[in-house]
Amino acid sequence: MSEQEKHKPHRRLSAEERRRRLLTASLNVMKREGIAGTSTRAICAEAGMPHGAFHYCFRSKRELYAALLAGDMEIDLDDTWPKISPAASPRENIRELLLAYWAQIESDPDAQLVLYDLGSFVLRDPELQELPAWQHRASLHRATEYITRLRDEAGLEYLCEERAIAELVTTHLDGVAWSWLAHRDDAATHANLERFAELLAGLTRRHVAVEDSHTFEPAP
Amino acid sequence: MSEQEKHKPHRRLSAEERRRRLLTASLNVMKREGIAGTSTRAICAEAGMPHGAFHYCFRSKRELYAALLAGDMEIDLDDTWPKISPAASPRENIRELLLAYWAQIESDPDAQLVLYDLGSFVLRDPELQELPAWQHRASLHRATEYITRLRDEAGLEYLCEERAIAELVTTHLDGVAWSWLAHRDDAATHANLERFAELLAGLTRRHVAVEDSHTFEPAP
DNA sequence: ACGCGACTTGGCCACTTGACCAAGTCACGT
DNA sequence: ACGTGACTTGGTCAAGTGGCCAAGTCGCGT
Repeated sequence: MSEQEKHKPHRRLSAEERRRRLLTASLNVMKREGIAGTSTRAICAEAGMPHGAFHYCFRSKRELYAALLAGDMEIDLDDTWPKISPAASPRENIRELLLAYWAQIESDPDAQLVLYDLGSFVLRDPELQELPAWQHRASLHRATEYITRLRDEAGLEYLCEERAIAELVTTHLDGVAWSWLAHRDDAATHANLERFAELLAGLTRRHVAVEDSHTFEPAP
Repeated sequence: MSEQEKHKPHRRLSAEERRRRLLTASLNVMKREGIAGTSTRAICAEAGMPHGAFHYCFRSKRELYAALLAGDMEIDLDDTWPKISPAASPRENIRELLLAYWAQIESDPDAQLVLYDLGSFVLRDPELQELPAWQHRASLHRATEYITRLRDEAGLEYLCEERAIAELVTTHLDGVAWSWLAHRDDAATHANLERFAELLAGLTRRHVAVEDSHTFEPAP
């Protein structure tokens, strides 16, 4: 019913649609101004709405924060992960994985900064405290999936649980991102990732490429 | 002259002394309330001063932020690093180093949170942008020194430059700290550090403690 | 047609914030 | 003694803040 008018320029909007627009608007403002400069008025202005519209869609500002971190809007990396996994060396594959991950972060630094900004704010609020944990778990889960996929598609074997590797990767990338935001030294960051990839490669072995064999073969 | 009255309860204070007290007070407020709840009034209240005192000691609030991050007050870890370096295994030594580092962070989580909170705020301010970079360089420098000290005192050899190892350590710990602040999972964090120590150990060799030989000996 | 109820809007409120200032107060050198 | 200048203090200000609301507007089912 309400689907046909989606493209109409300035007609009446459902509360749902307004919520969505306010969420993306708030994200844009936060990327530009930081959480300190993100007022309800600034959000509405960004969304092209009058100020009163805000509290019609959200009970409070905190409810918007909650919706943001709960994943109603994707702050962090997209799911688009095209690259990786011919039958190259295991070290190359790990390296490619890390660089693809990093490209996502580097492509939108402000989004990453919002993550720290909003996160460290929300961690003080007793009711919203656990949202970063959720978001971290989700991100860890995605990483684990990619680690697994990498194992399957690139024919690798890991010397410890995939979840452990995923945790090493996500935490390290978080730290690298934070320090990069501080100094913006592309070369140092790249070198750091390169070394880390080398270290991780030490946890992998190339799986013998014999068709439909389920047996493992110890490292040479 | 003004030294004798340092202990007097409520006498006149030098602008310098007030500055110091306001800095520590602001740090306390920020640990408790976060940067969002840190107003000039809250700072003065914490320091037990009237509100007007603030702008007598600081031209503006940003000047206080600058002073904080410039190191006038030590936010991050202290220099106290007693442990480490008998002639144990290289992996043990690395492990001990990481755990000591982590103990510092874990002992005052709010301070670490302030680092992210204040940092992500200040990174938006064109005039204060570079302060986190300074602070990061300082922290990296200290880490490098410890890595070097560890080499000397524990008789290790590194397979790459010490600065590179220091960067791996600091960035990884930053990431670990951030994720720990989110989920507060001590066990997972400990396991993460343990694994990372193992990886780093792969970059070390035990140096043969005889002066007439320059040969390396592979780690057991 | 037509009225109910979902949407809109601008204005208002109580409150906080950073900043400033004009009076005061007191220590100290001369 | 005494005044000069560094310190103190409370009050005030303009600009913003989140939140609320009453009056309006309009779509849609009946």
